[in-house]
Amino acid sequence: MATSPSVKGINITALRIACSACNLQELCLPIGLTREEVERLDAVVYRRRRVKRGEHLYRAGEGFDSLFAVRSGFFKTYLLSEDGREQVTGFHMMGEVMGLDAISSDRHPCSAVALEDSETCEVPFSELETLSREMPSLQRHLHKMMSREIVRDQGIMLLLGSMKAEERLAAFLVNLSQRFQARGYSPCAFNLRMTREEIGSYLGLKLETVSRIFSKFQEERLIRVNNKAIQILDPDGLNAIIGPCMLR
Amino acid sequence: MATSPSVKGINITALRIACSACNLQELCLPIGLTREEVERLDAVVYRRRRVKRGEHLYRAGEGFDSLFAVRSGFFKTYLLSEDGREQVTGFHMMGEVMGLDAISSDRHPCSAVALEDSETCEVPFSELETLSREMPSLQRHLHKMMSREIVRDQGIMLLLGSMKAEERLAAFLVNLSQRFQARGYSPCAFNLRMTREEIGSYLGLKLETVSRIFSKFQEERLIRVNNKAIQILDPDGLNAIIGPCMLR
DNA sequence: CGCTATCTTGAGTAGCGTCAAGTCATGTGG
DNA sequence: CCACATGACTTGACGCTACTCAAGATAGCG
Repeated sequence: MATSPSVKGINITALRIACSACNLQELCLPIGLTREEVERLDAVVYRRRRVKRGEHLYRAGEGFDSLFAVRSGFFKTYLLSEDGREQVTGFHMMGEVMGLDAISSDRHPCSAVALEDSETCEVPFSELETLSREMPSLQRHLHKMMSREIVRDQGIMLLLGSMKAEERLAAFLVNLSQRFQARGYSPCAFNLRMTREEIGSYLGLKLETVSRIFSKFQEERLIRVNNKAIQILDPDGLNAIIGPCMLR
Repeated sequence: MATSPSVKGINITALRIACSACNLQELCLPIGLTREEVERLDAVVYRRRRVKRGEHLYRAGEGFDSLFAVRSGFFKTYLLSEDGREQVTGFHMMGEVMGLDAISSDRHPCSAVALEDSETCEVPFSELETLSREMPSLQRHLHKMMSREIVRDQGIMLLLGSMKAEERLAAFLVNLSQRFQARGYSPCAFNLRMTREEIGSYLGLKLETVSRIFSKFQEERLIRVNNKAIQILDPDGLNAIIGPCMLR
């Protein structure tokens, strides 16, 4: 394995997607690195991994070696309780990094499953740590990524702990909209990759409640819903709903 | 300031509590470091800061320079929304580190206030980063701390998103009990430092609900409640309540 | 084309929130 | 040291939001 450039006849080098050639540079690990630094990062980004819709990238309990950056596609991460309750802890799109929660115990506490055919870059964590010792800008960026994850989770605590169902769903739609926009897609027309049940799990609601509120938002001309296709008709209206619960 | 060893006649060196002499070594930053490494860490731990009950350690929006380790006392961190809703994001006791969420934006997203007279160690973050570049074990420990914070927050997402009021409160009591035990205190008799309202905010409940469930637990002989004094009479009973919602 | 998963909508309900009244602890100033 | 003010807590009655259960519609997939 160490010396072979190919596995099962596939050229590993070709499967590697160089960070320096990747169109996610502004979103993913290389943010803020010089060109030379990105090239050094290239050397540790392990390989591309394809994950088909419905397949797991990793499962809760498995050992942790690598972070995964989403190159394309869409993932959810979730926790499973003893009695089968599922709590979706996040939806992850291209440029976002998964697996930071596994560092603390060297095991994945949650499972990650692809909601559509997806590709990831595997980043062996110990090599990332080694590299970040030599590259302060990479070290800084890694710390910011982890901290941003903490902030994101605290935002969801705020949402789950103190917002009403309609506020939660409006916040969810606005967040998705912003993330699509940041990736060059339309902020006001997109397809949901997750089911109503998965949205509900993420937001602490039942799927029927999600469905009802989508219908209500549609009646109020805030959005148009057609199954998974969402159009945001009145962004200001949605923002007005979440206005009071925004952070000061 | 740079050269003076004293401020207002107080010897700064004396105010510094050496990590190497601190009785929190097993809980705080120095976990897993060699003796020599702990001594190097000593050199960056800035100074002790006393925070009286009700005083803020930092406020949301303030610039971020340092992490704070709780040496003694008890803190809560909280977010404030536009319309004044408060979401408590955590309770922090000795040995725990606060401020990791501020790294991402160089500002504190939440406020931290002492719930009793407390002391902290201030750790300038940029110096910690520098040191962790030279000490892989410190680097690793910092990463684990941040990751543990992510896991903790995800656990609260599970609690807020999929647990009933009684399960939440049982989980809260068991968690507190374990943390007191880990610090050498009795796991089955302790004083709450926070109000019912703060507990409610943390758990996504109203203070009346918290009060009612405390009373119900008392009727069921699971606990004894006397204002802030809590006795856990039946730990197994409490664990049975949260059993179904534990992670697999 | 039919099967299955997903979604929508309705009716009834339970759990938790709201409002209100009263008790109890804490601390402050006379 | 006591009187009083204030904040914290408890408990009850009632209401509303979101959950449960159920039936039917629709879409996606083999």
